[in-house]
Amino acid sequence: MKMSKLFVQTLRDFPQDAEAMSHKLLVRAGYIKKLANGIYTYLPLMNRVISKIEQITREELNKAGAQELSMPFVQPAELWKRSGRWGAYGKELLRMKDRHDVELCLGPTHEEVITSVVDGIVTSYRQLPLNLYQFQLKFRDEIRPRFGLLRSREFIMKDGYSFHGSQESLDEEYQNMWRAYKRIFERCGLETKAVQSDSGAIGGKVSHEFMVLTETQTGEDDVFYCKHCDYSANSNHCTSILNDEITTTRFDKEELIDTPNVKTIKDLAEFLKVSENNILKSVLYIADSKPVMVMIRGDKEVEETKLLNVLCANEIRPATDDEVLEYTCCVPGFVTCFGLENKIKILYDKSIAGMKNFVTGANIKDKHKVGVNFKSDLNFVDVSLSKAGEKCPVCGQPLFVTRGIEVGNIFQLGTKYSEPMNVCYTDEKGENKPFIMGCYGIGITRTASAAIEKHHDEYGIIWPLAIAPYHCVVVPVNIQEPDQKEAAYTIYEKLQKNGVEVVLDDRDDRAGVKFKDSDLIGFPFRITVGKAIKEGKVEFKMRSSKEFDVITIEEAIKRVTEEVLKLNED
RNA sequence: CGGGAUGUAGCGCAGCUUGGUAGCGCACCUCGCUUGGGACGAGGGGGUCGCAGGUUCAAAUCCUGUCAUCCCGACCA
Repeated sequence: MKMSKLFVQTLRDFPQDAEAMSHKLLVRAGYIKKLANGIYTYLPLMNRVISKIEQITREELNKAGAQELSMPFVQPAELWKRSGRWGAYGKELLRMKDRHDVELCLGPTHEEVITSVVDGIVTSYRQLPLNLYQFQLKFRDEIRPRFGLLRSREFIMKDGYSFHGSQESLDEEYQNMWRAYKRIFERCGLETKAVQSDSGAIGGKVSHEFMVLTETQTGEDDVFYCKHCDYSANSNHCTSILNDEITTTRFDKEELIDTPNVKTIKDLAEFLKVSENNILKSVLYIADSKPVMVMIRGDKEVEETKLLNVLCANEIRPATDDEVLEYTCCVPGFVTCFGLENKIKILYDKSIAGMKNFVTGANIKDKHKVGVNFKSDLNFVDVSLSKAGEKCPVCGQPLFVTRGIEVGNIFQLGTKYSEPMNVCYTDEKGENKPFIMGCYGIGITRTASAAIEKHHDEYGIIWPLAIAPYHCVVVPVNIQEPDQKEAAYTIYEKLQKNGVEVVLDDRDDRAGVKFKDSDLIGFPFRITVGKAIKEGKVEFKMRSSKEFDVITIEEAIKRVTEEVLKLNED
């Protein structure tokens, strides 16, 4: 490809409305162009990156025994009604009607479709296990798309689904996919950590997310991990053990005391000279229109995904001040569970276990109780957000926290779809059984973004060779110089013959322009043809390094070709 | 959905307070000059000022509505 013909426009400045570095660079280097909020055109450079990531994914999945197919993007509502998700999925599902008033939606995921595809084709246990996957556009009407391709509404995903006749078979395939995922991301130049996670709207019990750890704000999830063992988990799934802290106070008798206008935990702790973990906090939620009070230690926060799961609710939200008054007959800030046991549902978070002589509300305005103890044994649940420094549930060592970008996930779905949709096979005994299913996703466009988040510098993108849009750029410093021009063309053609994906920067521009562009776009290798061509020498430079070597044309071609050939050995 | 902000040329912005011929930088076209890290000079093309109403002799500017976008929060495989 000649640079003069390449459909790309680099910008001198970073776009003003971009926050994440990958977003800024993708726009500035001419990879994407926004059409609408969260909807982007993938320009030729981006398209090539996407193809590379898809191809690596395809190779590894095929090697792992999966088969590629392609399912429709537009899906009928009827399918979603059969699985029960038409009502449950929420507003991320973009719904519409066709000219006959038939309800349709844009596919945010394909569990329903794949289940109906398999229906009638796979009828016997002899056909199992089976693993099918596709690369497909997804549309999720996100509340707030942001960070460019890291959270867009329209995106490309590899989604795969497996079908089994036993849990053992699913376990095996789950491990198989786990290994394939590790290889895929490794080949894409990304180190990932598989963390336990909540399975959310997809459903199922066991699930892991493959996270690229970032430590910048661009990662959207908090990941807890242990340095001493393998444990790691998303914040919505982390079950840390609390440290042994002071759990009692100097108040050894239960007493009602005046606390005028002391509403927050922080103020209360200061007012009474106790620590926040001596206070029993009451938080009122509305779960599917019903009130639920969560009792939790004062220094802890409620993890709403955990709460949602414990309640088996579809939707939860914190109660408004008016609702607190309605259900507890007390203004927020002075509420407690005592006396409300028979009125509303109360959950006791495990963080309050062992609290003695604690402080809590009195259900009376401007009053709290001190020296309180629970009279009977409680059933504890885990609905609190973990904190860095709390103990690993596996080995007891302190946990650390970092930010992460979720680039892939694997779920054990079980019969969540096959059962309600009544899609079955016949087993060895001639009985009809719903399929046991697994589901495996990789965000292709998000993976590209994550790669940029991890691999860039102040000048631009530094693509891992395997997913770069082109391997190499050849830059004649001055295309007007016949020697340079001729040599550049020769190198360009030889590299092409060797199977190297190469761009010749044949533009009649100053060298600075070409260097800036090649750094910005991120070609892994650059061969510069300058004055040294009179001695038959060129410069060989890697994007990832500041240094360059002055070597012969032949040597430069050899180095690039060898590196590219190494890729194919993977 | 709540809070904040912004819509003026492909991109980045000024002009709006105090209404009176729509501007600047980059990009683009022509010519010259230049060619090792985003040169320079001269000339040129391109804008329903987000959209719709209203006030006014006159609206990018004032008023009302509306749409879109961005940031924070809530929320989210």
